[in-house]
Amino acid sequence: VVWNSERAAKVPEVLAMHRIAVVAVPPVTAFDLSIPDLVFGAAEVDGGPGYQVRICTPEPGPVNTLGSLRVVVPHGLEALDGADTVMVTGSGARSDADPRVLTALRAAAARGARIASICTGAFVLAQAGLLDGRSATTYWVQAGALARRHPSVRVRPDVLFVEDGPVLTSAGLAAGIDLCLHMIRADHGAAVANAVARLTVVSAVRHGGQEQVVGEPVTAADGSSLAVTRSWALERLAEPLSLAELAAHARISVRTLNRRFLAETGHSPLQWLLSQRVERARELLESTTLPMEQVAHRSGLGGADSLRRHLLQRVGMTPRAYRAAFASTVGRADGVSALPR
DNA sequence: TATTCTAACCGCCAAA
DNA sequence: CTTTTGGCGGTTAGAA
Repeated sequence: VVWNSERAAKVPEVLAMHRIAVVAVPPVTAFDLSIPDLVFGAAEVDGGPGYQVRICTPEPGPVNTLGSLRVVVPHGLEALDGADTVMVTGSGARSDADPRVLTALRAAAARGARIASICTGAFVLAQAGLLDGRSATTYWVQAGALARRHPSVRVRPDVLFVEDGPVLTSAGLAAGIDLCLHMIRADHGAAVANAVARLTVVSAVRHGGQEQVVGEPVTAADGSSLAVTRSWALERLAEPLSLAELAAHARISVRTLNRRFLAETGHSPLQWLLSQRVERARELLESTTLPMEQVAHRSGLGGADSLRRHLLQRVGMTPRAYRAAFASTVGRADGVSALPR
């Protein structure tokens, strides 16, 4: 497998591209490298937002891999110069990352670049000191090791990915896809992210708070999970939902509901509900031209007032500004937006 | 933006 | 004895 930059070469220089440097830390899997290349690459089709992905490593050329594929990495660490986003791929939970990589990462972070990791790439970020005092996650099997080796890192083993300021970390390989989609979403809105998800055959955008180990059949069987109740709640987001109603559905007390929600999602019931409602509102803002009052109503946020407050708090934008920034130009008022097939 | 009112949250503790 | 649950009540976040 040869990672080439032919695609990037075709794009006119005038287009201000978002430059992404993917740092391969040997031994690496071809999968780790292909995820950002695939996901961000998909965003370019049909004149979409431009991402220039460059795979790099201290010693360009053939690189030691964990799988059976032979990987040739084209760029050296100079690819990090001026990169807007730097992603580190998984390389096993080694404690002796290449010092050149660490130096380059620190420089990029100091410059204000967005830093991300897939899988065990978090170990490299931790060694560079970029995770100190931050929340982070990694491949769940290695989460304990990360916490032990780097006590100043707040390790969250139960989520798909964590965004802490400019530093984003993701769990296992598949979660890396979710993280890439999340960044596209942050850069260009949910409509674009959804389109990319479709192109890369990822059915839906899972967001960071979702549990890492899905295991619905298992957890549903022993009845010890609120997964059923959560999906039940998602279907009636637009209606008022009280803790008492949720508890009744789960057949437990309100007190236990609170506890279990916190344990399973990392958020209190209302916080979780509000995030879900804000997500719904974002979709509506992007894909429809419904008046704010309607958007708020359909997403379960009482009124335009409430919508404004929560969007501002969680996304940092007012509804109007958000719609102006992210509304799909091909969106239709009936809520069905025309995305690439 | 300020004010009021209510539901949610969470520590504590006893019971299962 | 340990773990989990549910009720009570003070404090606080969110809705109106």
